[in-house]
Amino acid sequence: MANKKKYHHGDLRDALLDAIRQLIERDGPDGFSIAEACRMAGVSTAAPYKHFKDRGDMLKGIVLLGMERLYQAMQHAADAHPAGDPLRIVGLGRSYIDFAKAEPGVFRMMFSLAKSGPEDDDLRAAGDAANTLVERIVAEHLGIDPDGEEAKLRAYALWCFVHGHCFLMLDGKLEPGLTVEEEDTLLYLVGRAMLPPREDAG
Amino acid sequence: MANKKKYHHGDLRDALLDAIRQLIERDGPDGFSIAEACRMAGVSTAAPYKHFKDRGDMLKGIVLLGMERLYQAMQHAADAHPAGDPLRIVGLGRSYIDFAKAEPGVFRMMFSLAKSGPEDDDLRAAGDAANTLVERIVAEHLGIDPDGEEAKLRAYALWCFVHGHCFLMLDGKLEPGLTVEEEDTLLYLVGRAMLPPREDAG
DNA sequence: TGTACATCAGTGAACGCGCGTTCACTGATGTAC
DNA sequence: TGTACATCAGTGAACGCGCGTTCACTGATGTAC
Repeated sequence: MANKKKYHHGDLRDALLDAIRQLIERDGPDGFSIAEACRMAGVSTAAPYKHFKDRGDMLKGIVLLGMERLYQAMQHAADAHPAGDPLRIVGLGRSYIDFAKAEPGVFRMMFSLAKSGPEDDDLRAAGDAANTLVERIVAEHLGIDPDGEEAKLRAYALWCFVHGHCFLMLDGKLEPGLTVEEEDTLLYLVGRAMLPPREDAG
Repeated sequence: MANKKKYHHGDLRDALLDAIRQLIERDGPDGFSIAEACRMAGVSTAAPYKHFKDRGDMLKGIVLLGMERLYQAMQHAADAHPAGDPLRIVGLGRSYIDFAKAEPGVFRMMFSLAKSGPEDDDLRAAGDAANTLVERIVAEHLGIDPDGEEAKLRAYALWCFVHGHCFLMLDGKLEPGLTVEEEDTLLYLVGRAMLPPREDAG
């Protein structure tokens, strides 16, 4: 990484994505411009078009990388505990929430971008991967078929809860907010309620 | 409502808010302009500034009206069943979800606008009203103190769930989506799990 | 090893665009006498 | 009831702005011979 100015940047694509990501976190998913990202990366505003089709293509790149980071975090969290341990579920939620806290701008964009545009396959696939991971862990926890309706339903209910908490948190509802300890209590409580240990609570 | 062109509009403030609302639903919370709303309302682009301080002030108007509609819907839904009926809880969630479906653009804006700006009191108050309503109904259902930690926690958990489902739904996650019947089943199931009838399920 | 050349990642100037907001103004309305 | 006048909701033209994107170009790199 020499500091001297080179004509060829060498890694402009990644540098641009990184600059855009920083701006999204600073100015919000709709408050930034790629022009400013170019300034940050030290290139002309025309340079990005050698690496991306257009602005939407850049945003897609941002979102895909974000989804990948989130997926890795979730997988790591689950792997940190042995199969059958209820902490796998808690860890899954914890990693999701932590990601939302660490990268609120990208997190928002991951979900608001998906709706626009005509059903991009890459984005869809990345989203499905995380979804499938949750279903698998939930099914394993309950000892049921990961492809059955029951697993999908319970996994979705949990996902809704964690996802909702993330957005309410980022949007500043429920002041003054929860501490990490309170969050964990909530996660554990909800997990226990939604995933009864093998038999439905009557 | 004469069709002839009058110099004084008579109800421009409301007409503008209505035009903006329509555009938000058509183009999304960040894809519209007040210039276009002026065209819709048939006035010059300078006219809004006789009724609003600036663009942000107009958006605040949109969000406040939206919050009021949502609050009314929730209250109606709860009132539709006698005190103690579990359907009051389900109705609360149902009305929230229905609002998100009916006005996805405004619904999004209600939550994304809150974070920006320096803690507007009106918005905060409107949000608190809905929150308090949920806490009251949940506490009543459980027969506990509506101001206690327990009520707040359970109400928040339920809110997270419903809120998360709304956003995942609007963002097109979990294709092909749930039918209204499946949603009600989910609501009932989650409600039963999270709000045990008087005694913790062990 | 040296040279000719194709490739391609960069430049920088320019474009058209629509935006939010301001300005001096105009015309309708309501009220005091 | 008629008139003078203050009020104020509208006009329409203009502003500066920053944006995304395109264009012909330039200079560095890698490869064939």
